[in-house]
Amino acid sequence: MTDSTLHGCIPLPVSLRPSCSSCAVRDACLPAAAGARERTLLDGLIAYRRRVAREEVLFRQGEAFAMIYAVRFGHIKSSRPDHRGHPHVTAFHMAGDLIGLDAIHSGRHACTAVALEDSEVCEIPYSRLQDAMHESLALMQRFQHALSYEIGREQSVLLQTNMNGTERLASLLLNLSARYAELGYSGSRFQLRMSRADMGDYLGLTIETISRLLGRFRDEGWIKLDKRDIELLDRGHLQSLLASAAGRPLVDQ
Amino acid sequence: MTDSTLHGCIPLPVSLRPSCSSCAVRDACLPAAAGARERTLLDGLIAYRRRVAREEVLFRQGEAFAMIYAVRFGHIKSSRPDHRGHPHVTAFHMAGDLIGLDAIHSGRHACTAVALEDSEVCEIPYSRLQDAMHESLALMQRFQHALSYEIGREQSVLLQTNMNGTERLASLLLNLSARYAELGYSGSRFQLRMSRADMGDYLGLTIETISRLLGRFRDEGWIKLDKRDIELLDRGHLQSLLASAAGRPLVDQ
DNA sequence: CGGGTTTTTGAACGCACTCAAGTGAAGTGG
DNA sequence: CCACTTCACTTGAGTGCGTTCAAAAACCCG
Repeated sequence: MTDSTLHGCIPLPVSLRPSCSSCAVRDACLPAAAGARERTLLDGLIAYRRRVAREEVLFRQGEAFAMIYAVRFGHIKSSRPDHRGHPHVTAFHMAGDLIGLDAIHSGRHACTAVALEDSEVCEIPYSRLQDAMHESLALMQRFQHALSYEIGREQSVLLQTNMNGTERLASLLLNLSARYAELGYSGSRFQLRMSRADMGDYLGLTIETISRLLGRFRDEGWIKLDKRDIELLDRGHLQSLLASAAGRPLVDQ
Repeated sequence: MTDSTLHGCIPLPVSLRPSCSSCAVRDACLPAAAGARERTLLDGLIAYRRRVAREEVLFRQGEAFAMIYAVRFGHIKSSRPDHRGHPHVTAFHMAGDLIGLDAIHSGRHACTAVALEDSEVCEIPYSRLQDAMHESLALMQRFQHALSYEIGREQSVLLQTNMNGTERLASLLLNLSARYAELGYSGSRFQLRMSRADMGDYLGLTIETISRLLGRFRDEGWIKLDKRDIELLDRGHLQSLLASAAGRPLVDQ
């Protein structure tokens, strides 16, 4: 290992610098729907990609914020301790996801980000991103959309407060499924990259409950399960667990 | 009532147009810490203030997004239906708060906003705000901070997933208290502007549980309670309900 | 293999829910 | 002014889901 990769950073000669334009996940990432000008601006921003080994910490809660990270491949979880010091997983990130948006406000990371498997992220210096957004209104819009999207995503997660365990787990599985499908992978067969404990810390359930629920889902024939390999056999039924009365307009709220 | 106020909008002659510079809550709102130039930009943005009567809908889920709203006075709740069609309150907004940030991404409101009491908001046209942010890097930063802050706020609410009812209620009371204090009001004596049902829909508890918990808080001497008037008698104890092990660094997460 | 971790399974408990009834204050109409 | 309605809240009793505590099983990696 050379000095330059000591911290997982991969500096490259200019000709080989990371390029959004040629990135495999560009359509699911910040450059999505961007014009040529915005691509060029972004290409100029990203000097480094960083490898994060399984279990390795990308950044820690409380550290100074300087970079937005964009996942190139792999999976990363964000978590922050709850009132008892027990970790609460706030998100599972995959290819194209932006990490660190919650840190802009305070200048310090509110979460700790850990790789669930060997992964790679792009480092986007926020100060330089700001300059680029000042140049390009379109890029500013794109980024603010991403921020707003994250607000909406967390609101959806908040809705789980009123769900029971069965519904929460179905919600997680369908969410993962939809995101894999969007990335072009199979939405019906995939690997759970996180442990049962991580799922529990995300859903607000204990590891035992997760295990029991997965077992029940298997027994009922809704999923096929082999360790962390999962296949959604009856997506319709999983959706019906969540669908009850949602979607139809409310008389009052 | 004239035509121009039919929908609660108050158009004003230019000389009397709403002005952030002279607004009572400017330091808790978008113009906070802004320079003279940003104030001027903002002043040019806001053409209307809007009165929202108690129970009146400011905007409804699904409606096209055009405005960010800033609360001038009063209280507004945001809610969206959960998977069973039951409303889930995502936020209680008060003076200085920005409403509608979750709608930027999709161009449609994800929540329905209803006034809890007679209130007034500023209408900030998002398209014109974008122009202004293009002009002023400082304003762009300020707005993105607000977006990021909202992400962080929702993450904190997410932590309630692991709390029991007692802790959730203590958390809400202390949160309201802190926000009132920040606005210069009393943090120890205030009115609950929302019904028990709203509190329950926010905390993910039933109305009966809220009632029982408030009763217990009163019996234990932690609060004084008379209908919706509340006084925090033992803030220390309320905080200790949440403090258990939080704050100290984690060995692992 | 062997040691540690992750996952599964079992049994009993407790918190918040549901269902049900009752209280109290505010508003309405004769 | 008082009977009546309505709405918000309170209180009580019983139930169920997810928890805790405990232990076994399966898996992983040296």
